[in-house]
Amino acid sequence: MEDNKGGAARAAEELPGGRALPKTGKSEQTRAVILETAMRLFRERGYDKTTMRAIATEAGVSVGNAYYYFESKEFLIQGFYDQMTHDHARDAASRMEGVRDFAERLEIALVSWLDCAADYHEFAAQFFRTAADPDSSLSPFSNESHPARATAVALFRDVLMDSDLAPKLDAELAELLPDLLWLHLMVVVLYWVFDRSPDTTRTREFVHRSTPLAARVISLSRYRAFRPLVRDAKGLIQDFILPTIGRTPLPDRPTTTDASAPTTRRRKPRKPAT
Amino acid sequence: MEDNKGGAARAAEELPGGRALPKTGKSEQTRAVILETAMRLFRERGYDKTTMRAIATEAGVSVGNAYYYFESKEFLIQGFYDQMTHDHARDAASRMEGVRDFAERLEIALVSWLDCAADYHEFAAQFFRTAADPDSSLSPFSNESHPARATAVALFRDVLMDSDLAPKLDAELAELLPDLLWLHLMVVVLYWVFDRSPDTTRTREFVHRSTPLAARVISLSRYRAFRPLVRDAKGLIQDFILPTIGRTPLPDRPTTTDASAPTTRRRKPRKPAT
DNA sequence: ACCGGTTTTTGAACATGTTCAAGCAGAGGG
DNA sequence: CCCTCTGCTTGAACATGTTCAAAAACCGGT
Repeated sequence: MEDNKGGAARAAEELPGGRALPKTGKSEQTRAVILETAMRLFRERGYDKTTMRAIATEAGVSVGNAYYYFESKEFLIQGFYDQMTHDHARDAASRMEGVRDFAERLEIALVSWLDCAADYHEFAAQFFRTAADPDSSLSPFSNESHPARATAVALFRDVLMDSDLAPKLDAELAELLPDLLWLHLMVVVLYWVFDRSPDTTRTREFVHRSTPLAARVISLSRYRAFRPLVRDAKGLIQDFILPTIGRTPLPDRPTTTDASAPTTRRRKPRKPAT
Repeated sequence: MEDNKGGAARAAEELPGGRALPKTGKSEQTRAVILETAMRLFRERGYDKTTMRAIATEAGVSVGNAYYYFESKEFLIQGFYDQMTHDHARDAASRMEGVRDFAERLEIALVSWLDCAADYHEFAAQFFRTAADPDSSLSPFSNESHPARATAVALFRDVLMDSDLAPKLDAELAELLPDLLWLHLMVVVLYWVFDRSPDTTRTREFVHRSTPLAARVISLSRYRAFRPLVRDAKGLIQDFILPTIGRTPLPDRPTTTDASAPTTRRRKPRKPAT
């Protein structure tokens, strides 16, 4: 009986699979009420100031009940993340419609994220903090691939594939790029989290400056002079970045034949006694 | 009397300035005992498993006393960070002696960090998590520049300046690079934190692969074909990365004359009701 | 309508980070 | 020797995330 197949028990572990299950049961409703209440309070008072007791009370349930649906307070963040990713994908797609220029499309996608996240700027810091914990399954880097991450990467595939740049790229690069663009977003998010300028204007400028540069790098990568560099960079990304991100099942032996031993050998240094 | 000028009260806020104040008072000793005990327990049991009560008991003081010296549990991490940075700088410098090749020097510096941090792999995840909080003064990105960060950047300046690459670079680039190399370390740290391979072998391989690439990029940046790209990248870094990192006092108006308005204008999207 | 099982809900109990009013110790002065 | 002041120390009390045994609600079958 430990695998409780039905219902929403251990919901936090089940749901990543599908936020969808409509399930006539009113249980889903309770879950929804708790999540919505939590998100409202997070937005109103911030993460730390919102106690589980307050969430429960406001949602009209007991504190234990909240824990029945969400493994921990952090798992409530998951709900936020999923929803925002979804909203972002929708919004960005609609804004990009008709635009062809790659740099522009990329900027639109990134700015769209900033707009979607604007209300949660303070709260998001907390989210980011959580994401930085490798033990937390919330981490976008964790191998158990988030469906949310897949959604985001898919968006960036569209950014690329419906742009004027797509036909000019070789297939291999086109394969890597969506994940790299997603990484670009992660960098922007990092920047944004630390951005204290009013209305995060600075992050917006950062995006405005960095997207044309990214576009240029990608464009140039086709030229002869850059070949060897691009080849090595690709290798690095394929062997070390994507697997970590959960894209591929982590090859124990990198695809390159010669993974020569590091030049520097282990040697534990010990700090000198004070 | 609120500014208690002397002593170590509010020590956590005083000390970042100077770990030094020897202060005959035995109070310094109490502080040291608490910090050492905490670090030992962190190493032995991990951060979360180590309770403040345990630290206090093992250190032979009361729990309240620990709070007299350290504003919170997180501030104990500061102690760890400072010490490790110092050890790293020392160890890396000694290992690099005589080596001239830039890529090699860089790899040595990074591997040295991995060795210094090895004992704290699990614990460091927690540290990283803390560092990801922009409100925490522990964050290496916070504007109130950590002395520890300065130490680390200085190390990378040495990595560069004593290498065979130094004479070939223009002054402007040489100015930026130490910070960028430090960022490289940050990326490695990020990788390392998430690395679950035994003995973090994977991170070591990652370093081994990424350092020659970094060296190559820097080398190539001198060539004609790359000029415009390098120029823009420099601008981006100077205007947006370094100020955020606390290197320069954050110019409200970027140095470029034309900071044209973002192409995409604010437009708050609202998620469709379920 | 009743029964056995399963899902949902409850609230008290627990663990742990943090605070604070009160106690203690040593230094200086009388 | 006693008084006082100041920096140090204490431990009980508090706030809040989390657990858990038990109660309640629900459901399908008879």
